[in-house]
Amino acid sequence: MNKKIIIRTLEKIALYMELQAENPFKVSAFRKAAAALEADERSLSEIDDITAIKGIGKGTASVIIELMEKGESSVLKELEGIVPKGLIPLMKLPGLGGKKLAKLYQELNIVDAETLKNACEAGKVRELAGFAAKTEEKILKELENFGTRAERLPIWQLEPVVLEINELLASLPEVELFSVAGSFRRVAETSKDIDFIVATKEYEVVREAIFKRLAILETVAAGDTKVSVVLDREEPVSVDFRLVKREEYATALHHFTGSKDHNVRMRQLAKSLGKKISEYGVEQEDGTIETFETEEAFFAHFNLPFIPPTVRESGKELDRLDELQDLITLDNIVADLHMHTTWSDGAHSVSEMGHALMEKGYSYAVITDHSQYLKVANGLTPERLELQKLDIYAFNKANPDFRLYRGTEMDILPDGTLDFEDDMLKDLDFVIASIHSSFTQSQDKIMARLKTAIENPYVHMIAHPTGRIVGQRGGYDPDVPLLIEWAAENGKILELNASPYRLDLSIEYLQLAMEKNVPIAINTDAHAIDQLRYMDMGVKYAQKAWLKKELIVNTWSREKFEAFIKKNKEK
DNA sequence: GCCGTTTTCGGCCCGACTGTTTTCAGTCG
Repeated sequence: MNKKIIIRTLEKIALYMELQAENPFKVSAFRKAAAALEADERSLSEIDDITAIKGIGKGTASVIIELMEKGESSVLKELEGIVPKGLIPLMKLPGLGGKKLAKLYQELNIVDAETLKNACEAGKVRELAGFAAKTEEKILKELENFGTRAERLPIWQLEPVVLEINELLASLPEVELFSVAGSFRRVAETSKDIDFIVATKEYEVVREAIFKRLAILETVAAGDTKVSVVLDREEPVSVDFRLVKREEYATALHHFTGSKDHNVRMRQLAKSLGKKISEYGVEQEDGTIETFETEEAFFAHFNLPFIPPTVRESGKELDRLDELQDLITLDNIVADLHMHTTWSDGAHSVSEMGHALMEKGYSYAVITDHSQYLKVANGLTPERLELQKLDIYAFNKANPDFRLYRGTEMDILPDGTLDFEDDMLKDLDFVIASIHSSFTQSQDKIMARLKTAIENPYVHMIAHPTGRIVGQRGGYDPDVPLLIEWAAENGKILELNASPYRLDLSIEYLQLAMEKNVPIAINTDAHAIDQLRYMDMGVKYAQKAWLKKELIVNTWSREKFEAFIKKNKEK
């Protein structure tokens, strides 16, 4: 029996119980048991006493044991017999939870979207206690685009929206402080909505500006302190604004950054000290509310170091405080090793990119335009790559305090060969190999291609190793653990591509790479100057994997980097 | 259903908003 199946079954039981209007604490006990099992790093066979895990007791353990022994759960089976399957997806309709659905089922025999729609249209729903005309209309409206609207949007779709709102809020003199919060601030790959915390004395003015200056599709809520809107974008984007007083800003930001589990853990800690955390501050034992200038001060109040938003996830981060100092931060980054210029499909010249990199405060970088195979990207022939040298040398001559290295992002061709001859590669400072074609090949073929690249003495790094696009495509499905083995054996770098489209390698593989001591380079893959900003996102994503800074190539000094790139050539 | 330096009962994170009510339940984050 697979651990994931057990976790899903426990969650399913909770969901079905919710639809039975079961005691909410009992429901959450099943969810907690599922979460506890997930958080435990051991495999099933390594766990002797399942009830020893905090959050798993007699009841949930018996479900788990039954699943392990018989492969099914009688508890779930019984629930499935009582609760109609069609009710489950209806839980996703805004405004409908377990209790309301249970009532709809019991009183009106509503079992799925179809019967719900009919009941609403017949005016039956408004007759129930606790429901009325408005609820009925709302349900009908929600049913219209039920299933068509994306539930969670990928980070690359949200990032431009966040930038736009940042600009709006920064332009308002009435706004004292503001920040994005929620899962976007934690750099989640996908988010349900975007949260903003805004400190202001002028609620009215800020609210007006939001309504006036953003393209709003729908206003979901417009209370005193909460404004909730859906923006008119290619995909509709939900945005919540929380308007708070300056003194509440730090605790509000913490509260709405989450995660939920992190907040629960923090509240438990507060409670054990006789205090109470809310978005308005920390209530002390004597009932007074203490507020904080910054999130740092808030954590310090509990004797904690600043915990970066990116690692505020399961709550377990509070057990790893001594590792926080090893986490990579943007300050540690001195280089960017993957970018494009007008020589291939980039928007800016070598010199323009170089100056932008210097402005970032970096000390070196590598220009890595595409190779000849990638015709759609105007990939460089050996001849053009030779010519590009002149641009790079000229830049280096003019800017002696900075160093641009000559590189390439060379394609690994569908037939498994490389796009440039070794003689060509030998002449370059830094060679990236990557796959941009024939994604549907068998895993064996893909791995054979990657093996050729990784065993080539002149290749330094494999870029975006899985080829995935966040929330859109899975990539070419390599055997990543094996690739990590090979990288370790051959002393090669694997990339964390920082573009929000990619974030590749993903967290679980980054952790695996770290265990094997494989160096990781966080690169923007910028095709224009403004995309150099992705470094911040890449660094934060690396934090989520708890990557240690020593392993990150672009924290290395120029000397250390040069020693690394020379090593391969001398083989 | 789970848990325990408030330890086998009684609480479980906390508060806003909406729509329903006429003081509150349900939902949501």
